[in-house]
Amino acid sequence: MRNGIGGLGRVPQRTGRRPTSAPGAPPLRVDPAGSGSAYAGRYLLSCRRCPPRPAPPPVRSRGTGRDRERVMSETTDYRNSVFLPQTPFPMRGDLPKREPAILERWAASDLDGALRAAEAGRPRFTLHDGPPYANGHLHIGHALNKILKDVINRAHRMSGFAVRYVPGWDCHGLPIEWRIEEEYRKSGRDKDKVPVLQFRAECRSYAAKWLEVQAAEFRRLGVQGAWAERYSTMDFTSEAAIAGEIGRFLLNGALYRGLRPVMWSPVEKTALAEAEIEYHDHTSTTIWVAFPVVRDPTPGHALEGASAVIWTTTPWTIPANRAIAYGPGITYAVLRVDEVAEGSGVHPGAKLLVAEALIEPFVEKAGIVQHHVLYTLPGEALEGTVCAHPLRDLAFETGEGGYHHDVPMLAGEFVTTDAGTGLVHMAPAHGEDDFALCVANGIPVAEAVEDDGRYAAWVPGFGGIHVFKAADPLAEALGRAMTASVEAPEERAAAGLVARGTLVHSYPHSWRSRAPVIYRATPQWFIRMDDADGGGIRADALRALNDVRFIPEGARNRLTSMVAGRPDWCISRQRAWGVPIAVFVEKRTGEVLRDPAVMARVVEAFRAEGADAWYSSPPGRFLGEGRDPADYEQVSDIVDVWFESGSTHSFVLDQPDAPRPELGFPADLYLEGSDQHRGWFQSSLLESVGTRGVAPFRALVTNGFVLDEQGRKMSKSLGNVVAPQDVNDTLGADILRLWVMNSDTNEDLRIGKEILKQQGELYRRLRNTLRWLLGSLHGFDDAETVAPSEMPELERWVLHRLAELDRIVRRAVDTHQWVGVVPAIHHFCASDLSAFYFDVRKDALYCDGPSSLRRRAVRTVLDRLHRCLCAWLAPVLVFTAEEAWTARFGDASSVHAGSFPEIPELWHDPELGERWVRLRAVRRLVTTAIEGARRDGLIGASLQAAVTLPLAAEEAAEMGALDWAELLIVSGADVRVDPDARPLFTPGTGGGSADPGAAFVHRAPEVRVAPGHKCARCWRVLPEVGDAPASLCRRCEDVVANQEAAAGTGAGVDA
RNA sequence: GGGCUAGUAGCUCAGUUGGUUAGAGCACACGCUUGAUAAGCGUGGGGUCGGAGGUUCGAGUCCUCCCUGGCCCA
Repeated sequence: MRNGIGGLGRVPQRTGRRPTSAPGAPPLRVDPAGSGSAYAGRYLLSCRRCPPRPAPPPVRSRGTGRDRERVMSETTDYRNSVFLPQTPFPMRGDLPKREPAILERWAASDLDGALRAAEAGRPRFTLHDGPPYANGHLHIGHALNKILKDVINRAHRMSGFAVRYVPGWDCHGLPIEWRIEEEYRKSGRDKDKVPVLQFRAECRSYAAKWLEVQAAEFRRLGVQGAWAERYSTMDFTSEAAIAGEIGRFLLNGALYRGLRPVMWSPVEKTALAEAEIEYHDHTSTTIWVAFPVVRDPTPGHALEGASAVIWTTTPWTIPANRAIAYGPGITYAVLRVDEVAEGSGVHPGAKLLVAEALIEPFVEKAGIVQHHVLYTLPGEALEGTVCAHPLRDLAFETGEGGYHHDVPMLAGEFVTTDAGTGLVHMAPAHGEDDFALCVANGIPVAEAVEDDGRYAAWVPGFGGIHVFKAADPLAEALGRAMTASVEAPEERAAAGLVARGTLVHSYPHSWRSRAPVIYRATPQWFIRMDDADGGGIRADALRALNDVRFIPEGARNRLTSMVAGRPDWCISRQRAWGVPIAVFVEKRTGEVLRDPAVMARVVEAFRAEGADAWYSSPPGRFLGEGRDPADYEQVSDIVDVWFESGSTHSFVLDQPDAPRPELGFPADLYLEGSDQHRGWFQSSLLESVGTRGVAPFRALVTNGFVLDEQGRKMSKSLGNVVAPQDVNDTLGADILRLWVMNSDTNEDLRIGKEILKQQGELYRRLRNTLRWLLGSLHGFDDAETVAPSEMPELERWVLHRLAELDRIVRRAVDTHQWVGVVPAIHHFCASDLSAFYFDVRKDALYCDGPSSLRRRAVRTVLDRLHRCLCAWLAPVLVFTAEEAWTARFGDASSVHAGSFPEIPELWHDPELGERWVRLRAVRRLVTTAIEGARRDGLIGASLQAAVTLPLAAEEAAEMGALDWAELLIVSGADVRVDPDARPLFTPGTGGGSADPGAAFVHRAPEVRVAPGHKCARCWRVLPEVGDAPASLCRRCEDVVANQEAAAGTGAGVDA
């Protein structure tokens, strides 16, 4: 700062000392002459301390020149008589450093223990944690999910509930097994030679490692929970409970073993659940194959010498073909080939049966240039037709022939004319429709493919060949068959390969190996969805869902339709790392042993030793006395991990077998990503309904998926992955938490650099609001408090806004619907407080005397604001809210140990709220006018202005009596009532069409330079201020005089 | 290919039962302030409401079709 004409003797004081007059100087005093209005300008104010000086020239320029600097240097003497904000709460969060320190403090003070102790006797709220998979670092989706859970948990605790959140992990399963096997491959070990118990032990320690890593990462995010009591599916007690749950299904009859086609991964050599499948584009060889008709039931012999043509994208299923399906409602045609293009697989004269609607695309693919239709016939007419397998009696190099079985044509409702030929080849071992149709018609299911994806040795011509490498040999064989049939047309109609192509289509792959999977019929364990009498798990589950709350409600339809349409639950896996399906099958009868005593022994052993006991103990230990282990097959399959996680309620929540009174069953809430409709939501529902008849949750919250800033999926190859750890280390966990709560978590949400930067800006506003509150509350004492009835209307409006926000927060707690809550709080801070209330009240707060009723009312409101904002933000900004709380109440306190404030009903005043909406709209007119004056160079700071505010009569009646100078932060304001003027708002019309157009032309406010001189302390320009430099207004005169007096008596007022 | 769901300013989100000129915050531009100062205040620009039809006096809102994401299913 330049040392202007004020001279060396007037160096601004920056030491924090109060300015005091020279010893012996008389105190400032207001000349008591005159009476009446303080603003009548009739007071003569004099500052005896300051020698008279020429008045500074009126401020008329844009105000950036030396004049102002000189004025400043002359007036800063009063800076320390002003009550400026004072706080150690820093402007910048420095969160990456500060957050870990706060976590340490919470740990050191055992905050969690204190919270638990305080919850005795409260109603409990149970959010049951869906277990993430203990494999790898957390990704952003985990962070989103856990943060949302944490906010909901903390908000319930602060609403008076006892909240015990027990986090859990999913530890068994293929992905971990896969990682261990990968390590084996790297080190050249043969997995099959490693004893199963050793393998399981390695999986266990791998899962344990990642469980710890993830737990630490969750804690870093500020997620509060009973971490020491976390559950995992591989705990011995969990393994025992899971085996016990299987036992319940065994004993209640829903568990059965059956042969069915299931998704099978030849790479992992296991069946896969739907949830373990993902779809990728895959190029398949497609073939059109002619099956010669050997029995023609049609009265007109329409099919004599004809061949049914099928189309398939899985040529490898041809050896397993046992039937052909037709659509009974589809019209078919027998066409005769007259001319073919070069290279076509068919020959002139061939008679081919295809759906009429598909003739055109078919002849094009088959290279048929000329043809004519001999017959058309409805699908029903095909009933009873029998074909031969196209490879019948074909000689193979290996010598054997085969395929003598008949291939009947069967009616199938699933057949369409979308693609292909309208005839579908049926391999009952390799498709669900195929299986169902063939079994219904008494056709046996042959298992032609081994677990590694190769044909069984008995398959003629193809034994040992991998199905994904079978297209060429098959096409070759079918081509030879076609040639043979052409050469001997009297023996057989066209048989074999008609055409070949490729197709890129979406195809199921294993989610782990990313390798394509196949349908394969193997013996598997299932949980029956429907009883013969129409009841069963499905019906019970659908009924149970009626009583579940869905947030968002749209998820109800999704889960319901999935449950309604799903097949029986295949729970068996041919793997090692999991809980065994610990049952026995009697060899003699093939019947599964249903004996509660055996089950109890299994559960007991697992509880003590873990599920390893199944592998390490002789079967006699479980079978008990009186049974010969040689009579029983001990099942070696393990259970699907979805069954395990679906059982978590049985060993985590309060159950008769394992009472946990702190946690409720059913849980109040399950909260997971939208993919869990087919995963955990569903498996938990079916498991619980199947064993207990009720849903394990009262409400379901779903969150969307996290996409990048362009709305694309995150993937390493795109390089658009945002890791929560990076956000923690660069911006802070509170920023990530703020991102979650500023997003619409019901839908998919986006994250990226720019979005996080924006969250940083939003955070800064919240933080600075708290900082200013803290600074302005410096030295606040409860004795200052003013009752709302004593407060100015502006303060009562703020209290009303608090009451409104309180309702928003409480509704969110009740409904679990948090979208929009934090934006509302932010808007309150930015718009209502910072841009309006704080700005208006700086004058009273900084310049009024400590005993001023107005200033006390302001500070009372600031106190409420601080308490409310800290509490409401605490579930979200767990670190920052704590920092803003302890900055005022000390490190021994914690905002998290408190509750949401009780807002008196009296604060809520909707009428007042609406009135201030109108009032602020009028205020906006004035700020716009002031901005015009500023651009014209008339004024700089708004305090240099005085305004005249023209109001319509009804406006004047409503708001004319307010202190507009104060609200507008100008030095003078008078209201002029224009009887004919239009108001800004037409009350009652609510923006309707009653008064279009002209209603919005409101007379403009007038802005002029405020008359008078600038008060050296509060900077208002008032006629009452003397023209001497550093003159004060009457209010400031008083305040400074009181300060002087207090200083004189030793009871100084600390600014 | 089927089902569900979404698309409003550069970004995050509001937009009642269809109803005057579609809003807010952030970002951006310009200005003010220098007593919230790596802060605060004001003003402003920016939208064919994914596209095309239709119903209606009137459509971001209702209907049909299409496009693009996402999830689920095949």
